[in-house]
This record gives sequence, structure tokens and C-alpha cells, in this order.
Amino acid sequence: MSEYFLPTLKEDPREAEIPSHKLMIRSGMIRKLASGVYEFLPLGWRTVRKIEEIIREELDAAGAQEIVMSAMQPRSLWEESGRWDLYGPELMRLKDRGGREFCLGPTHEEVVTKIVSENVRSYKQLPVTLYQFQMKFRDEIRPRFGVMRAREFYMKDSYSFDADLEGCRSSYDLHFKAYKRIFERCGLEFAVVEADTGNIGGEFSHEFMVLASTGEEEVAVCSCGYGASSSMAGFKGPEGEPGFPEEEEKPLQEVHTPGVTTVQEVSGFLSEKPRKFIKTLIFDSDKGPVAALVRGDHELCQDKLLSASGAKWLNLAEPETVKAVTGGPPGFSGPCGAKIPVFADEEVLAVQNAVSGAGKKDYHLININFPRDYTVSWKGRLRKLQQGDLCLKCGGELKIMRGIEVGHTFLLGTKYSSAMGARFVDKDGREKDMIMGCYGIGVTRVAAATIEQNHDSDGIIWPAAIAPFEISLIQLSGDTEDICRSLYEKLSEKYEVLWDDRDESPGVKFKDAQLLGLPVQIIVGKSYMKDGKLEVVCRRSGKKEYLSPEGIEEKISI
RNA sequence: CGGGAAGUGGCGCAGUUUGGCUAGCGCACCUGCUUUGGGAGCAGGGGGUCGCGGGUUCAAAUCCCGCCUUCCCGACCA
Repeated sequence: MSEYFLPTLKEDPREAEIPSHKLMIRSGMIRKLASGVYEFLPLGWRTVRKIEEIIREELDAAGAQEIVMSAMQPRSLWEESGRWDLYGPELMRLKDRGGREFCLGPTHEEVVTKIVSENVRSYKQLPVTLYQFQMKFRDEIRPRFGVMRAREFYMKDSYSFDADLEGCRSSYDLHFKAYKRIFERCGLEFAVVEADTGNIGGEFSHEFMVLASTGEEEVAVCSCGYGASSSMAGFKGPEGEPGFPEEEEKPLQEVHTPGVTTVQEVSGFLSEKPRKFIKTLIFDSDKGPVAALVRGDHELCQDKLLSASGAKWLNLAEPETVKAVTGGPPGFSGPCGAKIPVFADEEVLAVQNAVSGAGKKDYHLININFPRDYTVSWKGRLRKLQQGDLCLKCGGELKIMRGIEVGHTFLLGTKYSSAMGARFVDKDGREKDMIMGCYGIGVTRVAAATIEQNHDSDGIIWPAAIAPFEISLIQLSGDTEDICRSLYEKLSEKYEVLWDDRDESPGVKFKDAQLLGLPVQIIVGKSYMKDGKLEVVCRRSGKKEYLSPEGIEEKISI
């Protein structure tokens, strides 16, 4: 260790906020070069390679084959798939000296599809699954939390090509199972959830989420095993809602509500519960303005509106647009007499004698009833999941948890193969599009997620499988160098040992050992000088035993 | 991109409000001596364009203008 490049820090770096980020910097795993761009130092890279090796073993066992593709990709390739324009500013673009345009790959569907389409002609050559480890580049809108959301990050991506959907499902399944084993072997507590396919596209997908309070995404999980990302989760509202009995329909009435716009304000002004409100949101989209209705105590899920409307993009409308479409300024929009398509969350329609904006400044309508007073062009699920909602499969209460997305599997279908002409000749002699799947694991993110789940106030507590080393050999007082050297040599035959032979005070060595969090610490000091015993400490439990050095390599378990 | 905060030796910070002596503290680093079980002690020492550029002033880390970088929140709730 006196020769190992391992700069540890006593104090938390100012830039770091969450435990994994602080600890990765303090323990000398990583350093920052620019926002969202990190270097991996020897200790950090060892852990990355451990994770990489676990992934490699499981994917090889599942029949996938490792390759390495270029990080730099020509614009023309991305134009074939249509993503040069679609991917947006997240795509890192550059030009060579001749002015030819390239991007730094954020993912490799285009490249791998080209490779396979150029080299596979017959169903006899299918299925094939290729994977690689590589630095990926995404110009994130806001990099944060160290390597958790970085602009340059190490990723494993694989791609499967099959002759038919059934084959693709089994390729998908092989990956799905391999992923479960990978994350189990890494020692992670995780949930698998049904997820949105986002701009990768495809038929369906699953996210592998490491559960942690610092997670960036919300997921819904049920004790019955069902799990989904919060934007995808199927759910129903809680049963029986006390305080809202069936009511007589009352006549529609306009009330003066000067200057009050938000549900909360109007609710206070009229002494009505938010539950009685119809929140009306006006959006601009590529298909023109649309209105979305959710109950006052609910929140709109924009992803759901996006898929319901079939639009490519949606933005909350500017005040001028709101005025033009509803007749009133923002804050006074309502569903009655709407002239644009209205998308309603199904729970809105059940609200009796509801309150909403009147479509003119400083007025709201009360006693709105469906379908008497307004119509909708679409009804379904638009609102966000919230605490208390019930599982569609078993009726149990869904738990909303935060998670870190470490893996994502997609059944792509023919999206890329048809766009890029990846075809083969099938048994029947006809040319068909290959059916694809793609599968990613954020390797560097796995390292960070592991620390989020495994740390205490002293430092990291590595699961043995991905710890950078397995044993901290801590050499203390004076005359222990020789015994340490022989221990180091003996233990190294079986374990990965980090020998702290630095000329530092005991306190420094203990603190650093706790910080680095290797599973087992072997301390050679007082007890050895006194009665020849080594002190063996488990980092996770803190349990100590005193063992003699003879046959020590057989006596410890990691 | 909108809002907030911040940039001062390697790291963490004070100083800026109210301009003024040689820019300071802790840690780290170097030398020597002592020390050696929970981030050692003493003595000596090295290291700073105070983010960058411009301006105001007799005088700028400090005031003004512009820019850059970093972090946090948001980027959908009418």
C-alpha cells in the first residue's frame, strides 16, 4: 500500500452530496475531470473490473459473444435509423478535419445492426447475441451524483438477433435471467419492474432497480411480485373514499374567484376539498393544443398523456396559447365547452358537482357533472401513481420506492432492423426483418449503487464479490514487517490482499481500512506482540476473533 | 434552459458586509527529533496569478460590468 496509488481524503469533498459519491472520492476510487466526467483510479477500476467479470461470465454462459465496437460513429449511420435528429442535444456530436460529422456513441443499436446485417444472410446463422463493454457518451441535461449520472460512463450493452418473435423472447429471457444472477452475485437488493421503452423504442422492457433512498426514479412494487416504473404502473385508486357519498346533481353555476388560480387557493377560497376539483392542463404538442384533466388531488403523468395523445412531444402551453384556446388566462381553464381535444383521467369523470375553471379571468364553475356539462375525446389513466393506490393484479397496496436503474432490457422488435435493412432469408425462402432485443447494464453505476446500499458512517462496506480487494492486512507496531510479509505472501495465494505497510499512525490505518471497506481486516499489532495472535475483523458486523497465523488462510471466510 | 449557492496553496474553510499594513487557519506536504491501538507531539520549512477579463480608486480577494467553471433545485400541475 505504501506503493499503491490510493489517495484517500479525510474530509467530504464539497461537490459531493450523496454517500456513494462522497465515499468513492474519499476512498480514492475516482476523481473528477469535468462535470459528469470522472477518472477511475486503481481501486475504483478494480471494482469496475470485478463487476465486469461477473457480467462477462453470466453472459458468456447465456451464449452471448463479446465484441468491441467503435465509440465514434458516423452521422450517416444515425440518419439511417432516424435518430440523428430524434436523439436531440444529448448526443455528443463532433466533426473530423474534413468536416465529416460523427457522434460519440450513447448506445450502439445502429452499429451492431449494421455489423449483423452485413454478415448474416440466412436463418441458419441466427440467433446471434453480441455484447461489449465500453465508455458511453451522453450529454446529460444535468449530470449529478458522481458516476451515478455521468456524461461519460462505462456500460455493458448487448444485442440479440432472432429469426422470429418466439426466438427473440427466448433470447430476452436468457438475458433477463442472466441479469438477475448478475445483480444477485453483486450482492444487491433490487427489484425488476416493467418499464417505458423511451427513445430506444420497442415492444416492452424491464428495468432492474437497486432500491435506495437516493434513487432518481420512482417505482411501484407489490408484495405479489408485480413491479413497474411509476409512469408504467397499472393501479386503481384506494377503495371507499370516506366523506364523498353519492350526491344529487346540482345546477351548474359560475362563481367569482378573483385572483385565485391554483387548486389549493381555490380550494381554500370556496371551502371545497381538492378531491372535488378538475385540474385542467393545457399543452402544446406537434398535434396542436390539447387539454388534460386530472382530479385536484392527483398529479398528471406527462408520459401517459404523451402516449394517449399519440404526439411526439408535449409542453405546457404558454399563457397566450391558454388564453387563445380557453378564453381565459392560466388558472381559470376548465373542461366545459372546450374546443380542443380533451384527455381525461378516468377518475375525473366520477367526480360529482365538481369545480373547475370557467375559461375566463377570475371565474370558476361549480357543480360540473359528466357527461351533462362536458365531453371528453379520450378517457383512461393519466394521473401519477400515489401512495395508497392498489395493485391491479392482486389488489394489495402498492409500495412506492426509489430506485437506481442499473439494468434495462428491451424487446426491440424490428424497429432498427427494418429501418436499417437487417434482413435474412428464412426457411420459406422469403426475406424477413430480424427481431432484435437490446440489454444494458451501467457498470460504473452498479459500483455507485452498491455503495448506496452498503455503507455506514465510517465508510464503504463492500460485498465480497465486487470489493476491490478482499483483505486489509494492517501492519501496526514496529517489529511486524516480517510476519506481515509472510502473511501477505501466504494469503495472496488464495485472496486479494491490500497490505497497509505505510509508515502511518495506527489511527490513520484503522480509519482508512474502515473507509475502504474491504470485507476482512487482519490486524498485526499488540495482540500479536503479546501472544502471537492476529486480530481478524469483519467489516460488516464488526466482529473480532483472535487467530494464530498458522494456517490462517484456511480459517477465514470471505 | 430558469432559479439558488459557490469559486481564496493539494483538500476543507475564514477573510468580502464597512476597500487599507506582509492574505490567514486546519489538514496534507518537506526536514529533524520524539511517538506508535483509533485521523500523534514539538521545532523548522516550502507552496497562493484570491476562477478569467475589463473598470472604479492613491489603494481591490473585498466595489461595478462581462465571461467561465462547479454544485443544488426545477425544467409538467394553472
